[in-house]
Amino acid sequence: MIDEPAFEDLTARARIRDAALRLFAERGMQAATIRDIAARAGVSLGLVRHHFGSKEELRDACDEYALAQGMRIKNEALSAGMMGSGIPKPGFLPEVHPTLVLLMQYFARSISDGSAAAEAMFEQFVAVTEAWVAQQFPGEFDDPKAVAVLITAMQMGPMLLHQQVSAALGVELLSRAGHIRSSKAFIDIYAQPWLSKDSAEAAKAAYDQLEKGETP
Amino acid sequence: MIDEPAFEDLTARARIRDAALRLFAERGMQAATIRDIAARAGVSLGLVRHHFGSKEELRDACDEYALAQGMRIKNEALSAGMMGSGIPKPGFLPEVHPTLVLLMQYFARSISDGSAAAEAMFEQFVAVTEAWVAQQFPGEFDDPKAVAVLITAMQMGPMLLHQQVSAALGVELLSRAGHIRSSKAFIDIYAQPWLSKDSAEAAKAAYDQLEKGETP
DNA sequence: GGACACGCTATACGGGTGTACAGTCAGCAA
DNA sequence: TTGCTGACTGTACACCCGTATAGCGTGTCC
Repeated sequence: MIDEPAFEDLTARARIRDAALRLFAERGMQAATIRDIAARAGVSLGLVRHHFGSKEELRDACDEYALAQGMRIKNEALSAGMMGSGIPKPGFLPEVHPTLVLLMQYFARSISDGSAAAEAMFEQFVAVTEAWVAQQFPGEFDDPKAVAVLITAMQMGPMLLHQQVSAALGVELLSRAGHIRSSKAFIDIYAQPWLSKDSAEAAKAAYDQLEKGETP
Repeated sequence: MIDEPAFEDLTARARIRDAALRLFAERGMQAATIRDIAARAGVSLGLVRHHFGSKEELRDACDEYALAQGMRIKNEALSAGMMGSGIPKPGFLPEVHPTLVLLMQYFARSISDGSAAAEAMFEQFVAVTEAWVAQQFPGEFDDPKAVAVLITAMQMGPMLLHQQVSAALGVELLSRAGHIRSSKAFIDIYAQPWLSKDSAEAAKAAYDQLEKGETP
């Protein structure tokens, strides 16, 4: 986890990287200045350059670290059975809370900037979902790739909108209370078929016709 | 729509506002400079300040305009029956495509910056979804507010991840082909109950127990 | 003990940014 | 004509940013 060992115990290089990750996530790649990063890390301006060369290289280091941390948490979640039934295992999320919030904020920034790291992270998440869909619902869908991509994007929605969702619910989404409340709602959402088989067939037929025809 | 009437026919003030909206969406609030905005609008640097006072006030004007445009499109979608059955009406999205992509990019930027406009837009979307849930599934959920908030966030996921989704699918999401392909997948997703009633009951019971007990 | 490597600091420089302001020009009322 | 208003321009300024570089202190190897 990022915030252990204690901040003061980290090497200066690690402190700079962590401070950069936090400031990039909070303010964006452009607005976060090297001077602020150095100040938060408790080092001089020159040391940042000494260790990372340039702001761009510092950003690359943060990307790499965030990607590795994200994949580590995802794997822990998988081995903890978090996604076995399609819903989080009770109690898992609150444990990783601080790191996860930070990574999601950083990830949301990267998405706005269209970084390669964001795209790589998304594609790896899609691969996991695709394998899960193929195993859980084999032969069920005409276009399993598109289903996996869209499910992944939909699952990320509440995370990316973490701030707005928390405000609308009146409770911090990744706190214990928020986690329980949202998980219960997720169960209801996942258990509910939102479209009847008849409606689905009719809608699909309409799109088939649209696909053959001209631009409306 | 933003790109009609023709760009050249707009007043200088409107041209500046449109150019700012585009550059803010493309590069972010910080990276987009007043000089670039003035250049794209075809006016001098001073005129931007003359009309809007400061960069912050220009940003506020863009927020207000984007919010109004987003609500206008949403209302058109509603009146066009786009959300009547929970799925987009064939042919609607491609029509509003250019404006919608622009607004979504701008909105994604605003979300990263945690602007008041982004929060307002999200809350208004939640209100619409909440009314729809109450009408379509009355008394179905224990926590309809949370269900509405999370559904709204999930529906926004693919839009916010528009760039990554398009890359993963190999087709521009809001093009005609991408719209048809994703809509078909959405139909499958919405028609599929992802959790059996039994599993849902078991999971809910687990969370109820977690709620009563101590921190795990 | 001398030389070297490395972590680290302090200071300076060029460039780009938001802001401020004086001034030009067209349209219009008296 | 005269005077005034408002859209619009060009330039100057103070500031902050990323980058560059010279130098300091400390441990370590031969």
